[in-house]
Amino acid sequence: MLTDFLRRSGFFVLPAASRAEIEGHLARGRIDLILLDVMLGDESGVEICGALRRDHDMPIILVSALSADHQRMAGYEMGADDYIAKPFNPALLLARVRAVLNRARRTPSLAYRRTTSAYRFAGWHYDGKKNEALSPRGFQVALSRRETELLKVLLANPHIPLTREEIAAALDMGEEAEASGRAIDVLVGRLRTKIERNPKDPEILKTLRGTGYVLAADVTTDPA
Amino acid sequence: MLTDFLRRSGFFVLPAASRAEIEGHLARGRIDLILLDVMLGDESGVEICGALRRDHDMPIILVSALSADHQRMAGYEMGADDYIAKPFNPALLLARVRAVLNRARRTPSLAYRRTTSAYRFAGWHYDGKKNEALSPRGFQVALSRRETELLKVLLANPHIPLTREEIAAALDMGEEAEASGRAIDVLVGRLRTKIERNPKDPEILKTLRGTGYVLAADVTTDPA
DNA sequence: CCGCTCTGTTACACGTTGTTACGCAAGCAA
DNA sequence: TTGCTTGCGTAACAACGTGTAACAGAGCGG
Repeated sequence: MLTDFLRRSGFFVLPAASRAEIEGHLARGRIDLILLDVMLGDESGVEICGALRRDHDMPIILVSALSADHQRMAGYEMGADDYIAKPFNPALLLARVRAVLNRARRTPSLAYRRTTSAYRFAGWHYDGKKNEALSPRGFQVALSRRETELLKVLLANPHIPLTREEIAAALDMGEEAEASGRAIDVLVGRLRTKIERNPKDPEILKTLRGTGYVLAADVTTDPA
Repeated sequence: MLTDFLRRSGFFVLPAASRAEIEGHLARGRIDLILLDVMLGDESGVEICGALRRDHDMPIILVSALSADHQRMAGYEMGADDYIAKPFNPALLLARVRAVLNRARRTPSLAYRRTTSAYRFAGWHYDGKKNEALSPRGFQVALSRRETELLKVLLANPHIPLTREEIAAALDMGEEAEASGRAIDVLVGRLRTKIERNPKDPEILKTLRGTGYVLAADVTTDPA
């Protein structure tokens, strides 16, 4: 539910039910902020927070139904950046998340979907917002929502091989879709028909057989 | 009193009764963190916070007896790092000061914006009361009751995705209308024909497929 | 009563998105 | 080489979500 709200607000959310999972996500270096429910799982969120803080600089916000001062203080003492008591106003939570992110100001990674900067790649121009891209010759190409999302993920990770699982997670597809489905292959195909000169022999969005896909173009942020 | 407590806790405290004094201290470069009482002095602490944030990266914590969510959010939107409501537990305040200091020691930051009664958005002006809006070029556009209500809900939640359920609840529509009906879609369409340059390709009131709608424009309060 | 506006409902058109199925390409072993 | 397996591309399809025209009823002022 909180997850849904954050997603609707433009964040990538990687759910994790255990400390091991969190460590996994951290190891892949794609986390900007950890929102930790104190009561979730069998290990105390405060404990997890302390353990994470020992090894990581990552911003951590604790969310908890435990709102007594000594409980809050325990959270802060374990290195939390903020401690938000339930029930909370979602908009206020967003404001606090942003405050912490502003303070931490890490280079935006995959975890931040609200891409505001404009990109230039292989002659193409994408303004970072609209569902369209400008071709090298200035033609406007309409992209669907999914295509736009895929493009953003690729642009955020140029030359980095992405597995189907990662793409599926980034596009917020259901787990089951990711498992059986060919949805991503089809989506890639559709994007290729729009941005590749010759979709049969892709130069931008390449296939890594047995692995996934890569954006094989240099990407520059471009204010123009 | 707070000052004494902080001193006893090992902090150097430089009292300041005005914004000018704060600026003075900042100029001397000996400040690590600003603890600002919202109600102190004749200028609003929130305003001071915003002004300071424009020029400085310094951590700012607001302390205030005003604890309503919208008041907190106003603080965060002005760039505060934390907002502590009175009465507070001194030990907890210390914990939060330390949390902010820890975070600030590692990184720098940036600034933000505000909200309330008469609005300006995307060149439009809405006085917050009447059933009409002024277009960017000064044309008066009549809005129906429903359209006005919808606009208000959107203006109160800029950049926040709203589901049809949320909108229906805000407009006080019956449950059944919300369930089956397309009333909101139609209403959105009608508002779009009035405020969008090109209703077929909306730039202000955007659709989030599978989710709902968002006001994709920055909103500012405007006394004029 | 008429005429007007506002509002929710319905129905249809259309674009988008995931699934399935089939064919081809790439890799591998013999 | 041949034959087999696995992975990928994609056409075709069905399900779904959204925009909107048309309609009907409510409310209101004359």
